[in-house]
Amino acid sequence: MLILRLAIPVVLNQLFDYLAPKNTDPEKIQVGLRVLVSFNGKEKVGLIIEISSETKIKIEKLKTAIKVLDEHPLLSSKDRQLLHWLCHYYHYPIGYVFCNTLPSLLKKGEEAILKTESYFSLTDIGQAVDASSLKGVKQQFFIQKLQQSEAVNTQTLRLWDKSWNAVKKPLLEKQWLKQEQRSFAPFDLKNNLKETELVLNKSQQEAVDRVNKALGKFSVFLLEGVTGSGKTEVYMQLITKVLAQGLQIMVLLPEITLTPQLASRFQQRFSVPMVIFHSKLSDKQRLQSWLAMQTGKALILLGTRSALFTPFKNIGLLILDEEHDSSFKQQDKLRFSARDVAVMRAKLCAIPVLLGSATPSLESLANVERKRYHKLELPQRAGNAKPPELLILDIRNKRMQQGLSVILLGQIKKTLANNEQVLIFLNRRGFAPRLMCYGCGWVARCRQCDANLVIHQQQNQLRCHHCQSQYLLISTCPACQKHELNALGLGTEGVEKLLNEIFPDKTIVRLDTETTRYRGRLEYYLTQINEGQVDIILGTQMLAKGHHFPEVTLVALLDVDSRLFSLDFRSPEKLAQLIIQVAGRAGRGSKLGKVILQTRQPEHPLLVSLIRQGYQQFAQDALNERKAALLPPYSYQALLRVKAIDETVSQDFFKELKPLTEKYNKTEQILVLGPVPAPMAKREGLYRFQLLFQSDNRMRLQHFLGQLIPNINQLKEARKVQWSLDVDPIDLY
DNA sequence: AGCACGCCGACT
DNA sequence: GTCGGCGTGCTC
Repeated sequence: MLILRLAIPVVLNQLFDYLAPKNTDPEKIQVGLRVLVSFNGKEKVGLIIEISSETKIKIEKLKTAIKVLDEHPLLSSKDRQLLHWLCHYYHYPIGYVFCNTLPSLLKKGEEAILKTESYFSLTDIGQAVDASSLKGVKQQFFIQKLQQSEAVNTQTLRLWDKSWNAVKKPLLEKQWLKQEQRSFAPFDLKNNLKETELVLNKSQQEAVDRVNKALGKFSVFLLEGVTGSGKTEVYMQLITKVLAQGLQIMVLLPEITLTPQLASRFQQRFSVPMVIFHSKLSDKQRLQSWLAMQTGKALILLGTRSALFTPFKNIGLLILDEEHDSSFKQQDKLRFSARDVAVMRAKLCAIPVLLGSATPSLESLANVERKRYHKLELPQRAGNAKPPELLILDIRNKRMQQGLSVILLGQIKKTLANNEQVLIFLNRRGFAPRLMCYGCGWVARCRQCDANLVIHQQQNQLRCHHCQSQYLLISTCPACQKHELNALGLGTEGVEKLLNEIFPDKTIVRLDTETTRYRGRLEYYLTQINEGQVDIILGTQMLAKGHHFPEVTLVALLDVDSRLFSLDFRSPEKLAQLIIQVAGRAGRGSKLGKVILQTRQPEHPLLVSLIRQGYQQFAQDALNERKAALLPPYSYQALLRVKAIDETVSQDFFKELKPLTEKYNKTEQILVLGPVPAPMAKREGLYRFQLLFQSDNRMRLQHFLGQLIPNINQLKEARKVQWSLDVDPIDLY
């Protein structure tokens, strides 16, 4: 009896046994193949995880699989090991982990075939033809061009000359030309560079040498390079070394918007096939990228965290840039940390992994301290760029113009007068974050969430930033009917309006999710900025993420105060990273940069230590505090989040859960905190609670979770709530 | 999670 | 009399 043990995408954390389809050659059955089955009355695609000759399932319950969908396994044993580890570590159903990390078309049962196209090259006869003796002008042209190149696809040939289709036929008939099907243009591995490498400075060279020496075995490197220190050049020189060995490379970035920039730099440098993988690609494109890596046809993969599970034929190096960035943590479904999974993947594949950042996460720094990671430092900016000067601007009792102090405006004017660019950072979208009635104190609130509505003046709307709610912008107070509604606080839209009034002859670009929502907008603005057509760049978060603005010499952060008093223990770390990252956008060219932090807390220890002593010292102090308070990375956490239509449903669930946690926590000594309402208790109409588990011993926490989590769905009350587990949560929201 | 089965209230 | 509400059980 040939039993296939399948992962099927359902919430149940178990495998399902099926009989192999009738007349199946046992030789053709392998772990890692997809199988079409009927499951609970519906057709589903499952993945073979085990093959066996016996089963514990009653024979009459056993169904026969409909058909095997693949000839070759989709996943190698190392890929499968990684996914098994994910199931265990994140306590997530095996069927979801195995099936939902596949491209969606494969999950739906689509064929796993890498597309090819026609490539043309000359035969030996064609190579020997004396082109100048040919009468046909077009034939002569194509023969000459082809004699100097490798196989070329139709697109390129048409680009050379539109007449290609007419010329193709006679050349094929004369057997001067041959046609073959390929996925990518041929390339020469020994000479994979198109562009010369830059000369590295001493620390860059040392970084390259150390990682290079470690190729072929597992090790983790933390590349701490100040903004503008030339981390990318280090990556590229290492990629060259790995390519020379014929191995593949995966490069992960936190944001989709950063991929085009790096992709074009890589394309200019390398002549090998490269693919991109992120969630904005079409299903078909994603499948093709996935297959190109899986089959080994492409050598470089550039992507976001969703690219992490792409299988490789032969991987040699994993690079994760901006490793501190919280976008590497998936915040729904399988809540994995791409950084941690990348390290595990490198370990399983016995390759080095390179984590890069100007502002490393405290987790990674703690791992350096524990000697698990090796630190490589790039303390200087590349070329002759100087580090920017950071200044605290005390705005207590200072004259302000809608959130911008007069002193800051003076600095902006001065910079613009020198024909230099200004960058203004404000981490809040919209016109103003609050609409308040001066008559009665009423504030516009969201009906679905515990949050104020944000004024979006251009759209004449009030919007909630935590759900999809939109309301018409009103002018009469609904509580007292007076016309005393006022916009309070600052948003990017409001600052843009103000700047337009103050600097009517200057070009101002606002970069936030609103202005860059449409495809290509961000790229368009970035080009304008880098061509010097923009005077003031104003924006949110996205300014802090790796984009280069070489002409910017003044950076202003308008409001950091709201983040200084957050209850989340990670808040200081996040704020420090943000400040340093935004500051790093200034003075990347030859001119000196200046960074101004507007604050009413000029003596706040975080700001003072960050500015006087820099990120490294700040991080060391922050680590010491975490250690003293026994917080991560010196303890390990898991957060059980629960949401339900009302509070009592959640409370009933926790009541039923309590004896279960106590039962499994008799020996583990896990600290159980809560349940408490989530920081924003009501969101999208649901009431949210959370229960925190913490331990100074990761194994014990894992052991506890391993016993508790599989039993939760057996609770009666579990059906009425939506619950999820977040292992190593990065925010307690 | 889905999906079907099954048992009680308001409707043509 | 039935349509459909969502409580409960099952998925090889």
